[in-house]
Amino acid sequence: MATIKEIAQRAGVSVSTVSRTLNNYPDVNPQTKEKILQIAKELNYFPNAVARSLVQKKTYTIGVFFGNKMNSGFDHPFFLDVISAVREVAGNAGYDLLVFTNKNKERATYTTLCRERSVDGVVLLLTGEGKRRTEPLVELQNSGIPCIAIDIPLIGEKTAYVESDNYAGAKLAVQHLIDLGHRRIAFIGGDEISKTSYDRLRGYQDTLMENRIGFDPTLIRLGYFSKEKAALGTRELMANKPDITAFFAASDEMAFSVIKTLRDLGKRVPDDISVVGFDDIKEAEFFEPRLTTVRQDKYQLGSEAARMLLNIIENPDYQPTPVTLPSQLIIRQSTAVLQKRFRQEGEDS
Amino acid sequence: MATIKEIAQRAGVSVSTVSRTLNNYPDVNPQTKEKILQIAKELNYFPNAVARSLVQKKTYTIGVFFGNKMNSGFDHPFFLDVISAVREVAGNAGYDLLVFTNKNKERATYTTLCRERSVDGVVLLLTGEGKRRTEPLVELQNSGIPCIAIDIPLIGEKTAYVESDNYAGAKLAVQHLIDLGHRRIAFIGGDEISKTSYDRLRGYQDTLMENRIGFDPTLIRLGYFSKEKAALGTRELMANKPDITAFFAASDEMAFSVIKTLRDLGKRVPDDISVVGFDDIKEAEFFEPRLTTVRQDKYQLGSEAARMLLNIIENPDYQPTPVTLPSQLIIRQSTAVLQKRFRQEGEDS
DNA sequence: TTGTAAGCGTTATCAC
DNA sequence: GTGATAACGCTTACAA
Repeated sequence: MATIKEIAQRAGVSVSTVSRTLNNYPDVNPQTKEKILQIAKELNYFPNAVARSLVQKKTYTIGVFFGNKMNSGFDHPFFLDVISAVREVAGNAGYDLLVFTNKNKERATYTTLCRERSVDGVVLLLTGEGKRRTEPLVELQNSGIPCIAIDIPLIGEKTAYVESDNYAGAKLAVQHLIDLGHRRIAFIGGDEISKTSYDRLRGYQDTLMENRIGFDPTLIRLGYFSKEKAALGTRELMANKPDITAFFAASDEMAFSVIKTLRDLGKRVPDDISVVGFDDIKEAEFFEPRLTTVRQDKYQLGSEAARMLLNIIENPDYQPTPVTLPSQLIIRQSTAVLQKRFRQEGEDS
Repeated sequence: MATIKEIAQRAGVSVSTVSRTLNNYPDVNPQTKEKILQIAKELNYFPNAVARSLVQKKTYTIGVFFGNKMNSGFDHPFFLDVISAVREVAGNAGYDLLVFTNKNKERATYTTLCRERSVDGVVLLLTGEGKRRTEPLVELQNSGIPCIAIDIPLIGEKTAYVESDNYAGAKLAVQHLIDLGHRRIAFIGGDEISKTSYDRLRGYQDTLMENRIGFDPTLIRLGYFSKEKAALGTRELMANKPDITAFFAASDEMAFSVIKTLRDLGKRVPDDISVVGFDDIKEAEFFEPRLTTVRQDKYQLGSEAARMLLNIIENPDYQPTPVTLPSQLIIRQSTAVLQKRFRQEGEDS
């Protein structure tokens, strides 16, 4: 690749003049300017971003951490949508994305990795254990590195997070079930470490209480967003509480698993038992029966995250604040009005 | 962040000694070595990758281009799986991924973007028009930049591609239909520019010929991997050729669209008409009816691509050659034995 | 075994 | 308006 030096030589000027021209500084003779631009074009010159970054301490790069540990797969069902949105708005602002892979680095943390690569900011798309408020996360939060987390409540000078309204979403789901006549509503929750899971649980509880149905903790199992654990929980629940007429699962994938398990148990969905999920992943629409669920706006999750991050990066005075996006109930085929026969059974128990 | 200079001062040695120590050079006194390592740890030192890249001309970064133009979304249904695999093997080798977003850059091409960022290699995950053999693609192919394309036949000194065996996959699909008794088999193809589409078309044609059924070009419509165009093609076909008893679609998404359209037309799948897709995206298993399709091994597509790319990067003598991965027929519920009444109808026309 | 110094390709600070 | 020159943080001859 051609360098600024070559251009300078050919144009018979100094490198600084070339640099100024290329960066559109005002104080440069139109004559020389044109000449330099011409030569740059001929040489098909593009500035070396690495060299520039070194002096400017700015890389126009946004780091991305994915997965449940610092290095696992892109394992969340809607990360693609989120990251796609991040990419779009970051791209429009001139930033590229650096996806960290960081294997076999001994003492590396989110923070050191970011510093090593000199990224201008970072977005966290973690799952499972990765969402636990551990030392590396706290370190990052306090590092001064611009950071936006998806679904993890980090707050700091240069840190905030974006999430869906999980509480309201859960309320919508449970209220829908109640409106359909259900009273014995089981909950397949997420985990005990994430705010996301906790909010969905609270939404479930509160809605039950508000409707004077009461909250029965024995109707709950944690599924940890895994098909297997959700299936297990469903089995246990159905064995112990045969009067259950509806399930609310904290994710669509778990809802699929609940439905399959129910089917194995000889139950029909939604005829015998109603099921609602959470997320509205693509498969939800294709599943049989088409899944009633709470939609998270994945695109907005990502674009909002990117917008805030860019704000933090480019505006020193900007004070980021957490954003909670509305979620929406999507009614499809996996929920139905409670049948009389069940209602009676329900009354009996 | 601490720099090598600071460490040198504290240790009372020169920067070069520090550098050598940190890079595990053999010729350094164990005493000083230990001392330096100790200080580095205390200062929580991590090398500045940007500075290092500048001198070494190596960034340990692999560029990724996504989408149908140089900047559109992550729009292919299985890109996530592919990129996830790329990330895993690249990560194990110590490389991070740089996802290019490149908006508003005037004369930028794949090549200039790669050079500007000094990526060590690049993987192309393009769709639609992006796959057309255009100047920017040829430029990249001849640039000397290590490059692996997914599904685009680029070949060069440092360039190769990875694809699924689309021809064999298509043959499997059509043969399956024929074995089921179908004779009037329509084809909803991809586009006219990609090798992928062409190979699937050839597989369709050849299988028909080999089975002495003959190839009727009027049974073909191009769907351009779009739901709308696939639906349109299906309508046209059914209007003009009512004796069709099976459809082979060049992608699962188009197959879904075909099935929906058929349903709108009052046809049952697979009872009246069989449909097979291509790709085996996640939704295929959830769709109703569960889709019979040709599976591409997305994970291997990505890991093979990364493996080859790393080979090109790290081994100057390595001569990359294109890789074609086996594809596999997954028989599910959208195909069935041709019913007698149709067979007769078919015979009649 | 260690230090000096050049250099990677830019930008930025001064003089001129 | 323009040119030296230092600086960014590191690696790497070459010397000592």
